[in-house]
Amino acid sequence: MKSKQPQSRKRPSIAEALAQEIFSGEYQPGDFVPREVDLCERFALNRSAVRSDLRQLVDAGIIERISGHGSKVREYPEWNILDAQVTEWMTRYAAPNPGVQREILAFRLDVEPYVAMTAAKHATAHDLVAIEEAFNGMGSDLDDPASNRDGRLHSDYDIAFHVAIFKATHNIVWSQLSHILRPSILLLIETSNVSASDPAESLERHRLLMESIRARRPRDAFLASQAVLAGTASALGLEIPETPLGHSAELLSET
Amino acid sequence: MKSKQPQSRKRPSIAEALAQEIFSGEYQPGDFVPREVDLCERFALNRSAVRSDLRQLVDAGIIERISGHGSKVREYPEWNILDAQVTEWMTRYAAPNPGVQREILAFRLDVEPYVAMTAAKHATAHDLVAIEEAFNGMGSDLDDPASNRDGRLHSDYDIAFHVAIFKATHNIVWSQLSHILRPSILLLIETSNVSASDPAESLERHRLLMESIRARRPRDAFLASQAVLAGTASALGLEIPETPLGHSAELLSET
DNA sequence: CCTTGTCGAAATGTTCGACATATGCCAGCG
DNA sequence: CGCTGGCATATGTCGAACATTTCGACAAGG
Repeated sequence: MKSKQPQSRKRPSIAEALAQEIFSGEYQPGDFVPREVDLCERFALNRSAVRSDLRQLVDAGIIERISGHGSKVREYPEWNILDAQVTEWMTRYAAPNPGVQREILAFRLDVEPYVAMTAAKHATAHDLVAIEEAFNGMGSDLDDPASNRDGRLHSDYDIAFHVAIFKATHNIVWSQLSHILRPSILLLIETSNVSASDPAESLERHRLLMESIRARRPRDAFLASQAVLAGTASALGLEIPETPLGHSAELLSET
Repeated sequence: MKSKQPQSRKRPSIAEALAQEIFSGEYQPGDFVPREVDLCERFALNRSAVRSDLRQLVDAGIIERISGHGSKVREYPEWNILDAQVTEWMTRYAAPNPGVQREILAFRLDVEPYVAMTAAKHATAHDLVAIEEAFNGMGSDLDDPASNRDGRLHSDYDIAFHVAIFKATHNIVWSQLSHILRPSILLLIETSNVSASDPAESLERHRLLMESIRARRPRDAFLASQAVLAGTASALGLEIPETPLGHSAELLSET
């Protein structure tokens, strides 16, 4: 029955457990995490394993190891948010601080319309299939927004939709950057669910974006993407003044 | 003559040596690198050290470890180019294949005008100082383009100039993305030196960009950045059709 | 009283050897 | 012919010993 995957790792993964505690705020920047031998005892593992996992956190820029002293949690801006592992943890344990989330969202507001524009130019049939499948998944559980037990939640489809657009640019940088979306989208969905926003409207905006890309209309895709982002972002009170690119929408629509 | 870097690390660093051989094409995607024990013998180190370094390559997405079989070099698109270590190696040992370089350059052409625009809005006095210092460094060795022995080459100042603009956005994503510029800028400089391009003209374009940011003129900064990129990119025969954003320059200038 | 040198505890850094597990090949058996 | 078991090989995991770095205590000397 384990033919699928041995489930990644058999042991609890110290990195995972420590990351959870750090992301949840149990240890804050400047704090020192327990020393190696204590972690060994707590997880019933040897030092090699512990050090191996601690190195993951070092590579992620989350902790800093000081010889003969201990492992200190670094400041949030030092965290390497371009590391896919970090965004993975952010999706699972929420953001370490709201400022980082806000800046990621500002980044999205900057670039996503442009990414949609590029996708509309370069998307292949294969890309369109991926986008459409994700879109269909988003629409299928409109009445059950919480979750369906197919193993994939609504948020999974939402993320897949946006990631598929990034990949449709056929640019390696954009493709690899797409993981930045995950925590941001999850935040938007959770908060949007609280504040009353019309899911049908949101879905319609996504549909317009998809159609623009399918029709190979870069300019429409640009505008449609801005509409998608503006809809969800404004739903949680985030203004768009932070995106200097925003006003170029009018410029584009003028022509 | 190996007094280059007496600090940093004492041992040759297997990861460094292997990366060089992989980046130079000695091992290509699909090939298997020597097994652990052979590397131990070759570098006179124990397996722990070798495995520790091999893990760096795994994290960078460069190699894939197959239990009981060996370590295989992965395909270029799999390489994690958002990892700062990877771009560091690219600057030192050139790009693994030209396609990746071209895509990174396309990415730059896409986003740098926007980054300049955002920088013009958010730059602080401190940021302006960093930009100006880098600019002065670029101009100081105009007649000696190869290198001055202050320890900093012309390319260092060029990179510092563009990176400073990225950091001036005060957005964590843009700031951490700035390392993507390094290999791309080095490639441009090297190739530009071969093809005859006027360094004075390039410097003037950079000056205009800096002045636009200093004057807090986002629109001018957008256009100036496009001019900088177009100047160097066209110098080496790279057309800008890959950047669908290019034409929005005219849109901006219309208003 | 302040400075300075030395020692030692505590933590991380490094190395080594042994054993566990996964994979591919191939001979042996049904 | 096909399956199965074992063997060789390579990576994965582990535990202990030793080296190095850091900080604080403490005492000698100015």
